[in-house]
Amino acid sequence: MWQPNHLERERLEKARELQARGVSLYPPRVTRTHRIAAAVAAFIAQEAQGEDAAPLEVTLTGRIRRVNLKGKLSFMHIEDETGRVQLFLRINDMDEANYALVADKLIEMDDFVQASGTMTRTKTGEISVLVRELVLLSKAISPLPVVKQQVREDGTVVEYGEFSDVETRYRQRYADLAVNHAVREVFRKRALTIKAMRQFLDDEGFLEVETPLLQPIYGGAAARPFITHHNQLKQDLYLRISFELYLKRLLVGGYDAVYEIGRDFRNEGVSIKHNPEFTMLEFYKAYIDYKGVMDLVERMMAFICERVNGTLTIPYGNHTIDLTPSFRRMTMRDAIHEHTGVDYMDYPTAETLYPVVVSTYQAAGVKELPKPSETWGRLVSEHLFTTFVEPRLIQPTYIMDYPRDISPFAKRTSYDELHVERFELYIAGMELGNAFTELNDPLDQQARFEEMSRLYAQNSDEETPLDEDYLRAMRYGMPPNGGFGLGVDRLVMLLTNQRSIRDVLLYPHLRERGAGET
RNA sequence: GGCUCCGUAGCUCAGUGGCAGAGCUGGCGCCUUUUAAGCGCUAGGUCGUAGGUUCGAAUCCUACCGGAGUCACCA
Repeated sequence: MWQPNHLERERLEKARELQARGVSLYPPRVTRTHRIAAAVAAFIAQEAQGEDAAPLEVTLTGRIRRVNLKGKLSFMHIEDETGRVQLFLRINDMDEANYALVADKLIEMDDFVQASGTMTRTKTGEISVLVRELVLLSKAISPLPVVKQQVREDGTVVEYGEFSDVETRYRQRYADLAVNHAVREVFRKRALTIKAMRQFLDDEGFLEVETPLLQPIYGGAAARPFITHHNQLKQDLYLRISFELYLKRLLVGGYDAVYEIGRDFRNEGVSIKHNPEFTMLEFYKAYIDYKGVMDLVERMMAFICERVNGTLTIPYGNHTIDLTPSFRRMTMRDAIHEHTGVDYMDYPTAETLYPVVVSTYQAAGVKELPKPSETWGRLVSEHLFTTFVEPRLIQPTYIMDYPRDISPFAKRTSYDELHVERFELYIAGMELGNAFTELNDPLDQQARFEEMSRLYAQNSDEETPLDEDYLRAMRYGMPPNGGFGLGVDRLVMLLTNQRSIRDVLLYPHLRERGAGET
């Protein structure tokens, strides 16, 4: 239950006073002639015409973000999504009762207003609206966190005071956005990222589709699902952990190239790179293999980055990332050999590889050792690779040819039985994407499901439930194809130079704070 | 889930066993070209919650709540 603090009590009192003066606090109707940036641009254009240009009459709307009362003369800044402009208010130019609302601070910081007047410049040259009438559009009862901004002549904004408590910022994202311009910019770029992704794939001839979030059998990745229940059907359902199996069925149906951008749900730990729900892009294209996917993906990444940032060279933390194609390609075997000196093919079973991994860990001073029960594939990929190679992959790198036992949907390599045609894309030490030459042999796929169920216990993350309908679809004939999955949130992190996934999610998942609060 | 750190005014933070503090915000006053406006005065607190130790706790201890980092798990 809300208990107003002393600032809110002052504002509630002002709200009562406004009503006593016959001012509507939340009027239903608004007029405006321009957005702020457009009004400023129109004024500059008019000035360029010279002295005898007609005065520019405007009605603008926005939130008050700065107030400077000087008695019978006052200044404000109002802000809309496009920018800020100064209001120049003089008792001479306004109805006295109207000016009194400003002078008496009844219309104040954080309120939304509508201002009508003439575009002008003040003595110091600042473009302003010389206000004739100021209308309250929405009274703010709670003041926003105080962040003063100084806009320098070169356009840079210096902030004094900050609203930086991450918990409050995430729980009250609306206040974060209202106050922190840089945060607004992140989510603008997020929208641009997804728009560019869609445009690239559409232009490449892909068909955008939508497949079920509620699935009777989950699959396509190694993760624990969220479980829910349909009451009328008396059926347990899973929130999808990937779209893979539903999208590939569509290639059986005759589409050559499909993609989906949507939400996946994984009931796993929360971290700087993991949220229980996250946005994924998956695409599948017939008649290409994983090398074809690499060509497509690096062009797509470059296209998106150019659209979002206007350049292919972007900062990320202390690094400068260059997304110019083509990306470095190396096999997992070579990558691990380069960084550890171990050629895991000298130890082609879990029993022989395990002691080598342990001694490599100990030599590097790593305390947590892998469990002795790990499979060969996990020792290679989840231990040697993740520990010693992944953090060092700063520039875009495709790591190719993964162990078979952790990749049940990828085609075997032509050169041995232990590897599959799979790559993952690493940038800035982060895994961004995962791709296969997709397995389209229904008999091999069935054998791989069975192999997985032998290797991994039920209810473990690696468990891949056998999906009979998926096998049936594949038996009708699936064209050879290459598929790709991309963590969209991580791509946005990269493109906006954010270290935490929570900073690219408008409402990151946090534990509930108390009854009725989120 | 383990470990480490954090939680004090609306915001950002001091205070580590002895009267609850600062800046910004707010309130009152002055000000007809300011812009982090300025000047003077002033209000504002369940020190995350609950126990405990102590003559005395924001400070020490325990538990719990919430957050951050990290490990495990995973994308």
